Amino acid sequence: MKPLPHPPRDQIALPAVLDALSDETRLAIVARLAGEGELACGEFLALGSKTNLSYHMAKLREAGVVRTRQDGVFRYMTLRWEDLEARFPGLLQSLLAAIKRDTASARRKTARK
Amino acid sequence: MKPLPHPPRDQIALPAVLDALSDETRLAIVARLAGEGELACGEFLALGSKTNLSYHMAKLREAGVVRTRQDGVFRYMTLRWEDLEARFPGLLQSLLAAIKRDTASARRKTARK
DNA sequence: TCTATTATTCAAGAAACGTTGAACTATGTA
DNA sequence: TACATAGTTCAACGTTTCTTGAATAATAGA
Repeated sequence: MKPLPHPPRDQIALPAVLDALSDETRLAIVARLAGEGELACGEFLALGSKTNLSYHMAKLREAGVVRTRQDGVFRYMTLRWEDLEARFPGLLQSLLAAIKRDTASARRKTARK
Repeated sequence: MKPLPHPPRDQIALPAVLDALSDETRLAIVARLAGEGELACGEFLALGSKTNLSYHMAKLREAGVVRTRQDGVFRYMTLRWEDLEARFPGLLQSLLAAIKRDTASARRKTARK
């Protein structure tokens, strides 16, 4: 397929990263990637349609949050841990901790209903 | 003037906070508040028109990033450090460090031109 | 009361965002 | 070749965001 542009490490911009992460769907994607490592787009179909996921993946990729690797028909996504850590030390870790807390408390709320 | 609603600590949501911080203007406001403490809206006129700042301040306030206190004709903004720290430990600190780095490297670039 | 200052609200427009279905590309397999 | 699979691209749509100027509110001081 096509090249799939990724920004180099030094061009990863904070507002773009925060914008990419200011969406529930994309936060969920990032959380799963953090927990399970490399995953193909198809693994996320519970979060939206194929088309819609493609859109969100592109946002994450263009912001520099995620790297896409092609293998046959599949496209595997990984978190750009080292690049993000080099650029914004500690940020990803506190973000992931916050996501876990938030989704955990969200689960408690829905369970109570 | 009017009440100026602030979300209580436990209703500060991560996506809303990240969305509030995904804008250059608002990042600049937060960075100055972190460095200088309490500031009135008028202190930020270099970042935009009065009307426009009012909009950005409302975004920050409604996301729970900032608290507004009225004193006479002025409205003083402060970062909600403790609330944000309680909700998302470490997040604000790494964000502020990232902002400083980014604006510093941006200054180096513009200086070089 | 009149006036200046500080900031918000409102209406309007341009731009960006998120979602969709149809069409398309690229790969693997029979 | 032909077919199935995994994702992307495109055009369209409705919604939201950002920005602006005019009008408004609230406070302070003469």
